[in-house]
Amino acid sequence: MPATIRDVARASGVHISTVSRAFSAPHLVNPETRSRVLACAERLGYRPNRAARALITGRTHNVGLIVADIANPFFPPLIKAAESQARHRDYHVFVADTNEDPAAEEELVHALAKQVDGVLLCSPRMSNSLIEQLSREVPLVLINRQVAGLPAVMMDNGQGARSAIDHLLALGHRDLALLGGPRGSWTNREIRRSAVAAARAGGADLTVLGPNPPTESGGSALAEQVHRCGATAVLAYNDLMAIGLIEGLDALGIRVPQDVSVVGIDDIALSRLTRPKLTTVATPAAAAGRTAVDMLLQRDATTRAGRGAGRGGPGDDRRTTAQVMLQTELVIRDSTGPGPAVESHRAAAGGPDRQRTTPTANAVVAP
Amino acid sequence: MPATIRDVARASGVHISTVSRAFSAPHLVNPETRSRVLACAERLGYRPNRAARALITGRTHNVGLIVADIANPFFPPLIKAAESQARHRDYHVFVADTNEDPAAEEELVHALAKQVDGVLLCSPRMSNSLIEQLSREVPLVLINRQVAGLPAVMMDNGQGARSAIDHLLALGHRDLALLGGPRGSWTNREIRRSAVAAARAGGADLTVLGPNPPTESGGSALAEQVHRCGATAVLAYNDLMAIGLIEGLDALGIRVPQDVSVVGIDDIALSRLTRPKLTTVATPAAAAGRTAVDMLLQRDATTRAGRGAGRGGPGDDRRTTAQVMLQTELVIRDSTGPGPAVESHRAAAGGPDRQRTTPTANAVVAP
DNA sequence: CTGAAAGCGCTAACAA
DNA sequence: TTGTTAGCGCTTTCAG
Repeated sequence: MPATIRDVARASGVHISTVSRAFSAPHLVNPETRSRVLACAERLGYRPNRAARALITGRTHNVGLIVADIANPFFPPLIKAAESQARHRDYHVFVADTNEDPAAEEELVHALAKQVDGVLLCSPRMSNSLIEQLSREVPLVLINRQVAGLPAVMMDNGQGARSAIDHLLALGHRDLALLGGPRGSWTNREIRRSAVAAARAGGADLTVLGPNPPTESGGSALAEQVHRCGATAVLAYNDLMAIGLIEGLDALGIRVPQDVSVVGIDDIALSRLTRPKLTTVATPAAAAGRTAVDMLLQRDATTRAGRGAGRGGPGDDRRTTAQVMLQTELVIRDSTGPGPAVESHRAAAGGPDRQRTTPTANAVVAP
Repeated sequence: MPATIRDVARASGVHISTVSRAFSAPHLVNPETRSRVLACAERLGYRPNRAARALITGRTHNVGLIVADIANPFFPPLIKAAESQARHRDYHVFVADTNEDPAAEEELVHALAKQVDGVLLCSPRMSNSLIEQLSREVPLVLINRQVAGLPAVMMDNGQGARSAIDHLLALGHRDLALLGGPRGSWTNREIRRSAVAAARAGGADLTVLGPNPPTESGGSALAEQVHRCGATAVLAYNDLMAIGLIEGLDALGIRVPQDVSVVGIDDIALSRLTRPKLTTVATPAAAAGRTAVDMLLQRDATTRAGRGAGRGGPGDDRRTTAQVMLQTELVIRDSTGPGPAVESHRAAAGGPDRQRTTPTANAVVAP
């Protein structure tokens, strides 16, 4: 039986409220009394029960973090950053994994709701309306998802996709493919929209393949299709898929980057370890984790509703609901190379030949 | 303001205790009443506050899981397995990361203690005595660590190291090196002990390098030393170090497996993605996560102390404190090859590249 | 089967 | 500065 506040009170000959104050409002108690209380507490191995404390203060000093898949190397740096940021502020992070299952997201938010002061929802796949509804149950901060009225920190994957496509274009590629990510992913839509726009602006064809599971096997399964569609350069939804694709192409005897160039997104640690080293769009995952925690905790601090506060109707003070956009950056490594040789012709001729209203399907004839 | 049990009671015209029973003891309430209550609850969006419930029942329906480093690919499969196993039993898993800092372990156990029904301590680096002390504060199940009297699930890394060394010996290597892991790691001691014994039994030299950080950079930093010590085959504390070592050797112009053979431990997903594919000792991480949760929950079920129970003195019923040993298995891939003198034997000895033994036969060490 | 009452461990007015 | 008194939201005797 762990010691309770009452045991400490008895042992130090004071009232329990004094013990309580000794811990949570030290300045309100006589230094001598305080040290005596602390000594007794120490001796008895007493530690305040945070759950009981939360019941009355309404503050658990915990935050929840829901991610789709801990095993996806994109998340751990984000998780670690969130944890360390939270710990600096004396908060703990409870990490939960949905296994890429949208239904699990809702369930987890409910389960966490009463045990945390807020939830960081990372790349949620739920509908906007469900997210809004959940946000009335517990403060939410979104990561990589935008919903009107809710705080969010996003990584500029649109910009990332654009620079990746531009890079490929600059290398002379004109037949591009995009490996789409999972259905319901906001990030995926951003990437697709930007990639399509950038390809069109560059006068290139872009075949969109997907949706697909955002995993290595999801990527390798697409090797055939990529080959068949005649693309000489591919942008993948994430590094895992890019790496999988390279594997798959390798199995087909297609070399990267000699035959096909591949670009990923995320810059996970792994992308430096595979051969060829992956060209990819670096995504500020750690910064996102830190920022999200900051936003949640700041919001949390301003949200305190005193005991027995009103019904908290729709007139609520939804103060600074910031939406932060973090920059991404193309990292060029070894998985991208020059496009087919004939391209030099065209490059010399017109440069970025903008505005092809009729995308001439695979007009380029290989030698 | 989320609805409380009182709101539901008022709305459905019953006493709060009836609402309570409708949720936690359905058979004790009239089906009609129950469905009316449930309907009201549904309408009000009421969900029982688990924290408040925990305060009185003493059961939070949460378990904690403390790992050294979420970013180490060894852990995610274990975490996911633990989560899914827990969820089947209506428990949640709170994952925390110590950042390889032993001091953080203690702090986290304390912080979690009151919010969970038990803690899974994964490869803890603390002293035995501290672990024992903490186990009096909250039920503990150890993973990859053995402390007398405490339930534990271990992976037989000793056996794994032995089979790795034997494999190397069989390939004709006589100058071996072991890349040691972090200080304080029980697993590391097991590996070293077995590797040393196996090498000696085979009449080979084994140089132990370490302790080292169990990371990729920890491994690559050792390339020089490995080279200098003249080893032709190396066993690393884990796959990450093995992969790092291969990188480092590559930078030195040393080829794997032609010049040096390398074996890892863990069989993380990454080990199939690097070139050469890593020969490694597969470790049943997922099974360990599942088993640990089972042990904790089973123990938890038997531990219920009724309200106002006695002081729970030293006469406690420490029932089935099992220590389970999970088997490991050598997976031969491409990072190991014949030793210096026996090139010609290869074809003769070769054969298909694997020797997956029987799946996890678990030995139970009695309490 | 349902209600009344007594708390779980703690904090937060309000007095003293 | 300290003690008293109410609870937080819920479960659990014990009556009825």
